[in-house]
Amino acid sequence: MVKRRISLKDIAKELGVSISTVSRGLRDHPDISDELILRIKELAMLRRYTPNPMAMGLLKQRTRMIGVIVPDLVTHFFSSVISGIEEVAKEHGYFVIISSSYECYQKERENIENLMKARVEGFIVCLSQETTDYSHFEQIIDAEIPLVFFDRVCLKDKVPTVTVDNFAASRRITLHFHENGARRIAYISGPETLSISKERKAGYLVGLDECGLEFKSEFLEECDLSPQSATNAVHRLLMLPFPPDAVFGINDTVVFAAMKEIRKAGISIPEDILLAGFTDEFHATVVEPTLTSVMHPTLDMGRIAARLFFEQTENDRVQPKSIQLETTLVVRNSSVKKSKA
Amino acid sequence: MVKRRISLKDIAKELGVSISTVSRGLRDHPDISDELILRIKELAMLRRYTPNPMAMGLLKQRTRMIGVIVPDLVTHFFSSVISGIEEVAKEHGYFVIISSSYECYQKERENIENLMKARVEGFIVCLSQETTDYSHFEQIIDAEIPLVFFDRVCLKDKVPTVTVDNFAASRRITLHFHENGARRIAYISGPETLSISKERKAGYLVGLDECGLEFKSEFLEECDLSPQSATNAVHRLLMLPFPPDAVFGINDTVVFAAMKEIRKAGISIPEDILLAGFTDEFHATVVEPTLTSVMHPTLDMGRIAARLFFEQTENDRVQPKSIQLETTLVVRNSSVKKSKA
DNA sequence: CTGAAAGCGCTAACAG
DNA sequence: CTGTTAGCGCTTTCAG
Repeated sequence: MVKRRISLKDIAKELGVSISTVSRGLRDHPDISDELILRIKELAMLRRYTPNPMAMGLLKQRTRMIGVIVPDLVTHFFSSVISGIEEVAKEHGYFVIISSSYECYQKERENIENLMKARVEGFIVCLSQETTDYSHFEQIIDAEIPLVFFDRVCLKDKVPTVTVDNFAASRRITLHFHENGARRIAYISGPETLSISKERKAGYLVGLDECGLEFKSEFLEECDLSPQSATNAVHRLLMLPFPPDAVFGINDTVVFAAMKEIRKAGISIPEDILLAGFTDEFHATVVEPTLTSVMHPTLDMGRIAARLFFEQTENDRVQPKSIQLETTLVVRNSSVKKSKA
Repeated sequence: MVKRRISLKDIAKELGVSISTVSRGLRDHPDISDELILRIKELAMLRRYTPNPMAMGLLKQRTRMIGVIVPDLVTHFFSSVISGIEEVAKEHGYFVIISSSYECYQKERENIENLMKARVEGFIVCLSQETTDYSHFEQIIDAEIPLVFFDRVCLKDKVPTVTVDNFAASRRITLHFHENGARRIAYISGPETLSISKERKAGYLVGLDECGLEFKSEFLEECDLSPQSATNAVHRLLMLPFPPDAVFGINDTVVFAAMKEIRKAGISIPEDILLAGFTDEFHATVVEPTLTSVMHPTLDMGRIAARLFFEQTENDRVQPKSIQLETTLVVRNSSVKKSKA
C-alpha cells in the first residue's frame, strides 16, 4: 500500500558509490571528501531521505519511545503534564506514546505489557487509583528499564518521583479556611491507596490541629474520585446534624460535583459554606462562584519527570531522586465571604 | 542500560535447534513436529519471549503505528475521540501516537514531519484552526500514505472523513431558541477557515429564515476559539443598542466564557438571555445554570475514523468515503425560561 | 521434518 | 579516501 521509502541503498546506487560511503557522508565522517559529502547530502535532501528508525532501532536496540501512562486524558492536569514531558522528550529526539489506564488496575497492567511489546525504552507513570499491587512495576525495575512516577507514586526507594508538596497544600487550605472564619472544616479525600490521599489528609489533620480545631471523623469523607461518589460524600456531609462550614476536596472534579450538590440543597457558597479544590482546572474560573484551588506546576512536573527519565537512560543506575514541587493556593470567591472580600 | 530482550536465537540455542525452526514452531508451522512445537512454545513462554517489533517492522515495512493529530488534548471531545480510535486500533494490533497541534499550523506540520520520520503507517487528523494551506496533507496523499480527517476536514474529494451534521445541529439550536421565545438570536462562530464554522453558520442562517427571523450581521460574531476572544465577542453583543435574547457558540469553551461575561454584566440566564453550546463537555452540567448543548457521538467518531483508516491500509485505493453522524441536542436549563420549564 | 542463507536498512570494524 | 563484511531479529525461500 505505502510506497517504500528512500534508503541509503537507493542513494548509493544513484551516486555509484557504496552504501557505507553514503552513510558516512551523511554524518560528515572525516574520511569522505568534502566534495562527495556535498553531493551525497544534496541528493539525500532532494530525495527526502530520512533514516529508517526501525533499522536504527534494531541496530542500536533503542526505539526512542517513552511510554506514558496516565489515569485519564481529559483532566487538564494530565494533559498539561504530558505537554511538559513531550517538550523535554522532543529535545532528546524521543517520542511519547500516551496510554490511559482509565483509573483501572487491569488496564494499567495491559498498557505496560503492550508498551513493553512495542519496546518503549521506559515509562513515565501516574498510578491508577485502583493500583495496590506493584508487581508489574517491580518487573520493570528488575529488567532495569527506566521508570519514573509522577504525582501518584509508589516504591519511592527504587523509583525516581516527582510530586507536589501535598501535605503543605492541604494544610494551607485548612488554615485559609480558618482565617476566613470556618470552624467546622470537612475534607473529601480519595482512595487511601493513593499517596496523594494520605499526604493531603495528613496536611488537613495537622492544619486542624494548628488552628486549634478538633478533628471530627464525620468530617473526613472518602470518595473514588468519580463525580457520583463525590456527590454522595457531600450529601452525607450536608445531612449531618451539624454540617461543615467549609469543605475542600482532593481534586477539582470532586469539588465541582460537591458544588452542584450544595447548590441543590439550597446552601450558598461562600456565605454558608466555604469551598476549595485541588489542581486548578481551567473550569475553576468558569463556575459561579469562582473556585479557590491549589495550583500545580503541571508543565514543570512533566519536564522534570522527563529529565529524571533521561538521567536513567544516560547514566548508570543511581540512587533514585524524589523531587517535590511547591503548589500555589489561588484564592477566588468560593472561599472568602463577600463581607470580607 | 536496558538488558537485551530474549530473541529467537536465544531460544534456538537453548533448545539446540535452528532459529528458523523456532520461528516456525511458534507459528504452528505444519512442518514442525507437535512435540517440538510444544517444547518451543513452553520455553518461549518461560523466557517471556515477545517478537521484536523493530525486526518485524524492518522486514514487513510496517510499524503498526497510527499518528493522530488533534488541536488540543484537554478538550473532552478530543480525548473521547481518541479513546474510540484506540479501541479499534487495538483490535487491529496497532498503536496510536498522539500529537497535539495546539491549534497551530506550524506545529501541525512539524508533528506530521516527526511522525513521518517515526514511520507511522498513516494519520488520523483534526485540523488546527490556523490551517489554510493543505500542502502537507497533499504530500501524504501523494505518497499514498493512509489519511483520515475527523470533525474539521478538508480535501474531501481525496480523503475519507468523519464529521457530524453541523448544519442540522445549529439549525436545530436556532429553532429551539425560537420555540423558547427568542427573537434576537446571536451566534458566535469560529474561524471561517474551518469546515465546522461554515457549516454551523449555514445552519444558523437557514434556521433563522425558517423561524421568519431576519439575519442581522451584528448578531453574527466570530472568535478564534480562545476564551479571551469569546469574551470579547460576547462583550460586543451585549453592548449593542438592542442586544440579543439568545446566544449560542461554536463550542462549549466559547460558551463558558460567554457565560462568565454575561453574568458579569448582571444579565440572567435564561431569564434575560438564552444560552447554548456545542460539543457537550462534561462541565456543561457543572455550571449554573446547566448548559444546553449539542452532544457529539465522540466515541463513534473515533471508531469510525479508525475503521476508515484500516480500510485504506487493507484495500487498494478506493473512492474516499465521507461519513456524517447525527448529533443530539441536550436541553438543560440555560435555554429554557423557568416559567416554561 | 529441519537447517542454511538471503534480505529488510543501517552502522562500525576491518580492509584496502 | 572508499568498499566489504558482519550483524541487530526476524521471516521466507530453497535445500536437504
